[in-house]
Amino acid sequence: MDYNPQELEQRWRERWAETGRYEADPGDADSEEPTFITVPYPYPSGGMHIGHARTYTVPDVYARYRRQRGDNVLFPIAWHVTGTPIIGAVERLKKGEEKQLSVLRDTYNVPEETLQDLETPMGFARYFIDEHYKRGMKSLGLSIDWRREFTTNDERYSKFITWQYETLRERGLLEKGLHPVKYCTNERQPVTTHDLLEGEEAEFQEYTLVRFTFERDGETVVAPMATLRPETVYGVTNAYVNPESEYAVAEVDGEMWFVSVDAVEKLRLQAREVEIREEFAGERLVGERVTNPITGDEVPVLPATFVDADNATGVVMSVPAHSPDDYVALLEAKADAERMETYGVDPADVEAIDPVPILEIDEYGEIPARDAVEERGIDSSDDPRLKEATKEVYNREFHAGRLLDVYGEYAGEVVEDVRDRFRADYSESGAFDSMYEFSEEVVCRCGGDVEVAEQETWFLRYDDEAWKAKAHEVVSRMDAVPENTRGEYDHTIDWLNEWPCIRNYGLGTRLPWDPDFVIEPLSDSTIYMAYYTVAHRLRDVPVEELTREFFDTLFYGPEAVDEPDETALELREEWDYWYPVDYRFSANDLISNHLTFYLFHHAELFPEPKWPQGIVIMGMGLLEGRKMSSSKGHVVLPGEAIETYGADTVRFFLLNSAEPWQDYDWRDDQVGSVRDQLERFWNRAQEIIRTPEGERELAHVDRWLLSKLQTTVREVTEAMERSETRSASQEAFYGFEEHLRWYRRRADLDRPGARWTMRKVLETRLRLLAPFVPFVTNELHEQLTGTPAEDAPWPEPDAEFENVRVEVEERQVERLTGDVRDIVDVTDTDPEVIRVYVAADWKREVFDAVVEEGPDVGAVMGTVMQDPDLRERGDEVNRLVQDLVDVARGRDDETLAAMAETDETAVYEGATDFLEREFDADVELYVEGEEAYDPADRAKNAVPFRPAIHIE
RNA sequence: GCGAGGGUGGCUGAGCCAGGCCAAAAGCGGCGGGCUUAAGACCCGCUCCCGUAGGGGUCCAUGGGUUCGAAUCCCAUCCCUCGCACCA
Repeated sequence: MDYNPQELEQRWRERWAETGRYEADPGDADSEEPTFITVPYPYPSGGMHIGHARTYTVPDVYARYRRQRGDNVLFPIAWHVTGTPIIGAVERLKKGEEKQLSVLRDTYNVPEETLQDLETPMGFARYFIDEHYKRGMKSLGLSIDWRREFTTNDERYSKFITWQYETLRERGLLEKGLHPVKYCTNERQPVTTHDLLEGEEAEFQEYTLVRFTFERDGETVVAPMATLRPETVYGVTNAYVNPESEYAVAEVDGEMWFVSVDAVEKLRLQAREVEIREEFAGERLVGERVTNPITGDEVPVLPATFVDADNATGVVMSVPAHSPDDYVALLEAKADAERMETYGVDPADVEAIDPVPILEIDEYGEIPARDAVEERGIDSSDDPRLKEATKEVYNREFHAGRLLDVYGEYAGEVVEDVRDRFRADYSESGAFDSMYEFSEEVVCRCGGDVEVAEQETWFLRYDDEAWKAKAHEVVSRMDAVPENTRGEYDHTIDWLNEWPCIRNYGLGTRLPWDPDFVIEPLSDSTIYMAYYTVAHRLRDVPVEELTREFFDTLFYGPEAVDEPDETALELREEWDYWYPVDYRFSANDLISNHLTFYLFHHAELFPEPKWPQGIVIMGMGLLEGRKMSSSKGHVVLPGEAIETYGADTVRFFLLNSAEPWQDYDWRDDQVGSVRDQLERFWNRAQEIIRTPEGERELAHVDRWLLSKLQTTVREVTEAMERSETRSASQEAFYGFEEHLRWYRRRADLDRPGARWTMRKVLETRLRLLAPFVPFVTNELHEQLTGTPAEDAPWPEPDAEFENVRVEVEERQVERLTGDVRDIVDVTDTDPEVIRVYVAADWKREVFDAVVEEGPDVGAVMGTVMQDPDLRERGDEVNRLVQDLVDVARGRDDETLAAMAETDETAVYEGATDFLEREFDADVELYVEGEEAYDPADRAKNAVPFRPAIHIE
C-alpha cells in the first residue's frame, strides 16, 4: 500500500466529522479529568496562512496528547470580528482599491463571483471563516469541538460582554475620562492606523506647556512654550517665535494665550474652549520680554524661522546650554545683528545671553550643547550632524544628567527619575499645562490632515493598585511556559495604565449604557474562554433571557441572585466542569496586552480556582527566512501546503522544526524532506504490518532495541509535559530512527524475535507520534492492531524491557565497530583478518577498583597498590588508573555497575559474525596474555572496554 | 533608551539552566558507494585540518576571568531579533 496522504487524510477527516470524535461533554472520559485548552480566536480580516496553522496546531498536539493520557479534553474555537479591521477591509474592497483586490484575488484566491458577498462586514468575515480558517483547521485535523464556535458579533455573545462590562462598572473598574485619539480634520471623525496614508508610525507625544507670561494692553497673556523637556525650564535664556508665521491671541478656557493660528484648532480638538481675539504675524511678539513662571526671570523673545508654527503651540523656549539646536541658533542670532535690528531687537541684548547650565553630566563640560556642537565642528543650523548631536545630548542627559542645586528638592536627581514628578508638581501648581502632538506628520487616506483630538471615553482602570495586586497573584500561581516569560507578565501588569476600552465604531458589543460606542477588540476578548463552556447550549436560550441575573447565576451560583434561572444553573454545571483553562497557547507579542488583560479580568471576575492555570507562549513564523506578509503575497496557504505535502507533513514540520516558543522558518526544501521521511516511515511500517507477527524469542539486539524504546517513551513523555513538541517529536521520530539504523545493521530481521520486536516498536512509536501526525499514525495503528492510535493509551515505560547492561554491551559492539572502521579508513586497507584483544584480567581488577572507589585517582591507587601483583606493575598501573578514571567520570552509578558485570569477551564473541559481515574479513578474538596470537604486539594496548585491535 | 530573547561547523538548528562521555545531535546541502537500462526515490558510508592504527591540532560572536578542566559559569564589548500601547 503506497503512501497517499491526501486520500487517507480525507478518510480520517470524514470519520472524525461523522462520529463527532472531538465533541467533548462532561463525563466523557473515564478518568473524569477535564483538560481545557484554548488559543486566541482568529481574526478573519483576511485568509489563513501557514503561520496561523502552527498557532492552532501546537495546542492541538497538546490536546491530543492529554486525550491519550486519558483526560477529557476540550479544545474549542471561535471567531473574533470586533472592531474596525474587517470594516476597513470591506471599505477598501468597495472602493475597488487595487492593493486590496489583489490580496483577495491573488493571495487568498477569492473567486471573482464571490467578491460581492464580501461587501458586508459579516459577509467578509464569514467568507474567511468558512473558506479559510474552518476549512484549514479541519484539513489540518485539529481536534476541535465545532459545536461551540461563535463570533464576537453574535447577539448572545454581546449579552455576555454586556454582563462583563456592567459588572466591572459596578465594581468601579471602569471610568470615564478624556483620551487622545487620531482625528481626521477633513472627515471630522476619529481614524485608525489602517485609515492612514502617512504617519502610521506616529506616536502621541505629550508636550509640556511652560506658561510664560507677558503683559499686553494691561492684560496678562500666557505664552505657552511647548517642550518635551520640562525640567530644562531653569536654563531658559530666551524664547523663539517664527516671525513669518501666523499667530493669534486667543481666549483659551477663559484666559488669554499667545499661540500660532495652527495651534488654535489643535487646542480646540483637545477639548479646550478657544476663541481668537486677534491674529497677526509672529514678528509682532519679537522683542517682547516674557516671564518664566518658575524662576520669575524675564527673557526676550527672538525671531527664528526654524520654529514650526504647525508643531504644538508654535512658541518655544530656548535652552542653549543643553540643546545643540538652541545653542547654534543663539550663535547665529549673535552673529546677525542686522537681522535682529530689523525685528526691533537690540543686538546688545542678544549678545548678553549666555547659556545657563542646569545639570551636570560626566561626558561633557559645563555646557554640554556647546561641547557636542564643537566636537563635531558644527557651525550652522543647516548642518545635518546637528540632529545627531541633539539626539546624543538628549539621550545622555536623560539617563545620566543630574540636576543642579537651583532645583531645590529635585537637585542631584537624574532627569530620567525626576522628570515626571517635576512635571506633575508644576502642573498642579499651575505653572505647566500640556497638549498632545504627533511625533511626525499624519495624513488620512482621504488626504485630510490628522490631528490629536481628546475625546471623552471609558477606561478600564488597569492602574488600580488592588487590581494589579490580584493580577500579580494570578501570575504567581500559574505555569508560565517558557518560564522566562513570567517576569514579562509582572512587568506588563506594573506598566499598564488606564486602557480606553471603547471606540466610536466597529463590529462588536455596544457599551451597555451608551450605545454610541462599541467595546474594542482587546477588551471584549478577556474572559470569552468561559463562554466556550456553554456556547453550544446557550443557543437554545432566548436572547432576552440572557440578563445580568442569568450570567450572575451561571458564574456565581444560585446564591448570587434572588431567583436563579433553572437553565443558568444547568449551564453552570458544565462551566464548573471545564473551567479553569488549563493552558492557553498564544503568541509572544500578546503578552503586553491581550494575555495580561486576560489575567486581569480573570483575577477580578472569577474566584481563584477558576484562574488561568498556564500560558504557553509561541514564537513567530518566517517564510524562507523572511517575514510573511499577505499584502506582498509572501505567504503559504495551509490548503496549498496540505495539497502538496499532506496535512501530517505540514503538522510535523511545524511542530518539529522548533519548540513552540521559538521562531520557526517555513522552508520548502525542509518540508519536502519531512514528507519523504514520513513516506519512508510509512513504507517500513507497511513491511512490518504485512510480515507475520513473530514470537517473543528475544536476541541480544532485540533486548537492546526494546530497552532504547523505554528510554524514548520516558523522554518523549517528559518533553510533552514541558510542552516541548520539538524535542518530543524529534526523539520519537528521528532519534529512534537512529537506533533502528543500527538495529537493522546488527540484527537478522527474519527471526521471529526480530519481527516481534519490530511490531512492538512500531506500535509504541505510533502512539508516541499520534499527537503530531494523527492521520498516518491512526491509519497504521489500525492496520496493525485494529484500533486507531488516538484511541490507544499513551505508552508508559515498561521496566521489564529496561536493561542497562544490554545497552552497555551493545555500546561496546558499536564502539568496536567504529574503531575498526576508523583504522580501516585511515590505513586505507581492505582487511583480511581483524584481531581483537580483550584486556588482561589484572587490568579488569583495576577497573573494578575504579568502580568501587569512584573517579579519584589517589583513592584508587591506594586500593590497587594493596595488591602485590599490581604493585609490581607500578607505572603501568598508574597510567591505567588515569585512563580508567576518565572512563568512569561522567558515567552514572547504574551504568558503571552494569559495566562491572559485563563480560567483554562474551560480548565480542557474540558480535563476531556481525563484524565479519561488516568488514568482510575473518575476526579472531583473544584475551591479552592468554596465548594470544599477536604478530604486531598490539595486545598490550588493550584497556577494559577498549580492546586492542590489529588488522591485516 | 526601556523590557525580553539570541549570536554554535556550508545552511537550519540541538547542546548551555545542573562544567568533564562535545569535533559538538538531527535535518538540509555536498561527496562517494549500492540498487537501477538510466534518472528520481530508496539504502549504506563520508562531510573542520593533519595523519598508512582507533590519534593529534584548531574550534562554539570578541576580549578577559573562575576552574585540574569552559560551547556551557562570571565580567566587559560588539552585533542581531522582538515588544514598548489604544493596532488586532
